[in-house]
Amino acid sequence: MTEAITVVVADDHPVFRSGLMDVLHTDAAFRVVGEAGDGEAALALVRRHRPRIALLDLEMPKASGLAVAEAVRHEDLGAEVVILTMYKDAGMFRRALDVGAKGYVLKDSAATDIVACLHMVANGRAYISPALSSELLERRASLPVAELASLVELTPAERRVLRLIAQGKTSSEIAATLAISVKTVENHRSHICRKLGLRGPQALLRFALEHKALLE
Amino acid sequence: MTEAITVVVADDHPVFRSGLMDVLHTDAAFRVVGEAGDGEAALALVRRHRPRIALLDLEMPKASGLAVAEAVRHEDLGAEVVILTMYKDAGMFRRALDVGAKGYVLKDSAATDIVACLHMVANGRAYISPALSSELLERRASLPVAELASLVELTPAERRVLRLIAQGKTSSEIAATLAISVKTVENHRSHICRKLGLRGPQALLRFALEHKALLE
DNA sequence: CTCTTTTTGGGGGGTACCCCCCACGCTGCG
DNA sequence: CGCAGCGTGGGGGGTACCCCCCAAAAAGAG
Repeated sequence: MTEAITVVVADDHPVFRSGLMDVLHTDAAFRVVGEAGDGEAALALVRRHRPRIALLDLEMPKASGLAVAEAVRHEDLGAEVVILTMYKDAGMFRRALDVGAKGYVLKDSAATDIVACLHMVANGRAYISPALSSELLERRASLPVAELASLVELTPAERRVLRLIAQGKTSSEIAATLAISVKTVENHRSHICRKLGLRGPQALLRFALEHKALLE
Repeated sequence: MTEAITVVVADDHPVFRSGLMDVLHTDAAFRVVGEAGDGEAALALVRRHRPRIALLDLEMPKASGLAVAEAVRHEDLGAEVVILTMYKDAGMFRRALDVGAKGYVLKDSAATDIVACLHMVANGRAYISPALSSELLERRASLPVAELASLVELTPAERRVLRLIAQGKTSSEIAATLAISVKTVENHRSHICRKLGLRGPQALLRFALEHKALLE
């Protein structure tokens, strides 16, 4: 073993916290350098001890795990954040990602999962409870139903053009690729904009890039 | 229980396959409607039985799990694909996502994990072995080191402008937001393009959208 | 205090995109 | 057959963006 992975643990439920400590003590790679029962105390411990990992309950008195995570990131404290929670709520999960959490583990996970998570995060990787992985997947391809409905209204030629737009091609490049006139391509663009309700410059390109995955 | 979740199982290793069958038989929700030892046989079974789920080994004779997944998708057979593999190879994983696999499970997962995966996929959600979740995360924020290096060379004002571009604002909107001249914004755009080595129309917008996550 | 970088502002030209109009040929449908 | 929808063309105008040039005030680095 090279060096102990220092951890600060924060959870407002003492029983759960001691269970967490037990789990961490079964693996000699970890060294718990601080224990807290609320968010503010947790942040103070991270500031003082600069651990490699902050293992934070999502719901805590005084400051939530997310708030602590945000402070850790903002103050550049160098700790990777792992959020521990009871809820597989998609919104919370997204917010955790947005504040830079590298791990998001459900409390009903097996002890070995938590250990695995901490090891992965310590190695600079991420770990997400699999129950939430579909959230991640949906980020890359989903779009509101309304938009999807209007997407199917596009004619084949229009969809062809849209796909090339998503590939970053200009109108003249598209014209060359499809062996048609630039003017025709521009007409298709206009029609697509109208059908999709897009207005303003670059709106089409933005739409195409955001929904690239749906255009095969 | 409403209705059995029909499954086709394919794995070229008979011992592993029978272990898989055992696992599925412990849960009454599943009904295995076909068993195959290679990719072509698996695809034939899917065509004939139209199962809810196709549980496919990644590496099989005649046709890989990915090839079968592609066919299932292309022929619109309606089955959700779960890929089973020994390797946590990032490239394979990405390709699995690209062909529309909804589950990607490591073979060393616990039996309960596999069952959980199938249940989630049957419910229209996705399930990814947590060891690979970091792959997903990195998709949304990572970028080549070269680009990251040049990103830090941007001045504060330039970064400010770039962030607003990523939000889809036009130059004049940015000018209004920052209370500066449109011409100044355009100058910043030019400088950003130069520093990032971007050429051609809309190149900046494309870059900004793709790396939105890095701009805070 | 110089010298550099940054930020601010502008001129002018070229291209691409958005938006409106129009037309012709083709296909399919009632 | 007429008529709608689609694909293909074009005209013209307005705006936005990209790219080159320049300049001056402000801020930092030496």
